Amino acid sequence: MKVTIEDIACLANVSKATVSRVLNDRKGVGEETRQKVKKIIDEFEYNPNLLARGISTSKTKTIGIIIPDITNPFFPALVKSIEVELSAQGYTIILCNTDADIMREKRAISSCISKRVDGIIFASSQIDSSEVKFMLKRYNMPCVYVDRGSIDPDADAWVFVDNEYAAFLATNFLIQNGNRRVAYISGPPGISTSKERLSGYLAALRQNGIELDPNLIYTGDYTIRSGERAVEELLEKDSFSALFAANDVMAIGAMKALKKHGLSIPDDVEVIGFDNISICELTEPPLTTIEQPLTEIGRLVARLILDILAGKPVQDYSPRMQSRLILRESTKNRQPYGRGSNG
Amino acid sequence: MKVTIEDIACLANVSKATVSRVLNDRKGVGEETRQKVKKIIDEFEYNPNLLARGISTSKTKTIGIIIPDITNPFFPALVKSIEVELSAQGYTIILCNTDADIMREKRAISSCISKRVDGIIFASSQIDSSEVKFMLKRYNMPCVYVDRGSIDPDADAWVFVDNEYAAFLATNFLIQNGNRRVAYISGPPGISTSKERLSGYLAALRQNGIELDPNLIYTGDYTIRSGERAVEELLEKDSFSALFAANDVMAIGAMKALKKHGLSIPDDVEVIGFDNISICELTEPPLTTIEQPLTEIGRLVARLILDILAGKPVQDYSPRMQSRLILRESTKNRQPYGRGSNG
DNA sequence: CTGTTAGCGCATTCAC
DNA sequence: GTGAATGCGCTAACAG
Repeated sequence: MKVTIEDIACLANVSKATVSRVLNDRKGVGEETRQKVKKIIDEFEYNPNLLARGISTSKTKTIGIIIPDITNPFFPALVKSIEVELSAQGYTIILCNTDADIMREKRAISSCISKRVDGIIFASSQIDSSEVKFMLKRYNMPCVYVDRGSIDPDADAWVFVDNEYAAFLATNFLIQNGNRRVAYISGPPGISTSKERLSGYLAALRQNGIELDPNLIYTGDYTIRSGERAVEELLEKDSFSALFAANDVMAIGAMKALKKHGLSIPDDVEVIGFDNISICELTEPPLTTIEQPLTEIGRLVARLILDILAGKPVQDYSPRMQSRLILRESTKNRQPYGRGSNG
Repeated sequence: MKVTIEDIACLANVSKATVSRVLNDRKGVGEETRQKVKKIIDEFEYNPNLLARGISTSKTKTIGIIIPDITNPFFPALVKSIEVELSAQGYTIILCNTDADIMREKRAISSCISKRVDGIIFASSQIDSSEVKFMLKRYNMPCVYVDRGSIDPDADAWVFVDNEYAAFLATNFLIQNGNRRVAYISGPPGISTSKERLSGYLAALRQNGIELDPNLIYTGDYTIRSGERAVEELLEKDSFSALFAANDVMAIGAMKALKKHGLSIPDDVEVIGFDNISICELTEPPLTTIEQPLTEIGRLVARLILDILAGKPVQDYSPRMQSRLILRESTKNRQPYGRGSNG
């Protein structure tokens, strides 16, 4: 049933070594024999056993992608973009969901290690993941961090978005629009993106001489429900005329709740989200948000890992990707502002 | 750097065979030595090389998932559900996007074969994929088809939704609501789901004694844009008071276009989609749609492949999963109808 | 240009 | 209960 390199060798009247050479497009084979071997390979639809190759070359042509949840609309586009780039180079991906659970993250890593992937792309949910890093180093497994996780100076590479600046941009836009009371729905504490975006929010307040009102901050968990709950709670505590959510999913939940309370968007409350997932165009009203260049990020991440595998030096190239504000109808858009609005 | 079974054996003063036994929880090892070996394994964080194991057991504990596009909101939930079920059993998944391109499908299959996955889960875009089936058989690779593809009596198993009945349900609901002119946005020809859903639409017309008007049918490609274009074209050709789209994404595009033309939903046009992707609750108005039990489907698919791998007989168990109509505000909902409305 | 040989890391006989 | 030997399918180094 399974045909091996030996079978092909026999059928072609050559040695396994020769078959191996044509398989890997190496020189040192006469054109004639090369063709002969190729013909047999095609004829028998021979698929080399990559396990065996892997064990002997220590390369598997597969990359592990470890993310919290493919069901979070943020990730499919990222994964797709990575996969496209990688598969074009003959790589294959192993996908692991961790639900942002550190135990599952560790299991995913060791699973990838056991399968001897060539490298790992990791959207870690932990800010301090020294344990994981130790596992990685132990098997000296290349790893590029994406979207979130800790900024580790001795990590191979990371590609994050300029979360703080982006959050500043959004908040500042709302303030410049005349809103002195801007509510904020944060992501879960302990995730880097949450921290950074909160910093940006605070920076915008500070720069505009607005004092922080803790009643205006709600800590969610990046889900729709938490966006809804946020509005319920915020409305009870205090009034606000604008709302910035740390991701689109929560912003959408918030809009839902606001409408339920008879509040009109953007007239009563202006709303901005974060991510620019595809739904944003389709909500009512369409959601103003921060766009993350997902495709570009994915492509870059893929290239970084490939570069690392190719032995190219990539250290010191761990860019903050530039995000920008996409103006739609959930804000009043009185005044375009900053680099984000035109670019 | 890499620690092997031999290293562990040395350190524990036993043979590789013994280490292998405790690694695989096999009997025939004294409790004392077992503990000793386990300790060393933990201490050195030894990860067995699954390539080597795979080559010697012909089992890799990995499953290939081949789908058109993870970016299509339909698939993440399916993939997640499969992954949860599979990873609980120690399996890992390889994800391949094909863009519904037959060449890429074939490449994905042979990639999976080369990596010696234990089985494949395949959302094929082809109705006749005898070529692919031949590849599968050749390496006698277990494969369960999901969502779409051909109903092949000698396939290992398949799990599809009762597309025809579901489409009938939706169309009939619209007709019972008093709409004699129900437009239909079909999926691309050549995909089984498109064919089956079209059949359901036609069956509903027939049963209600309504003659088919070709002007009311538009063939889209499951994208937002095609939903918008559909409405533009349909409006030019003829009038209609209800619209059924073969997936939610097109339905949402259609709603967008209808609103742009000043038509109110559901007063001027009632709209029903298909899939119940998560956005449906959030559109304006929320979209009435057919729900596919994605989590359940994923779980079932995973179990089927596991059963096949375990040697359990699964033939003749290739169920049509029951879908149901979810009533929201894009339809007038005058009358609940059939099994779908209460389940 | 081509064949022979020796591993890669593990599971699996078969002896002891 | 444990160890030594063999083989899985392939690549790599060395001979010829």
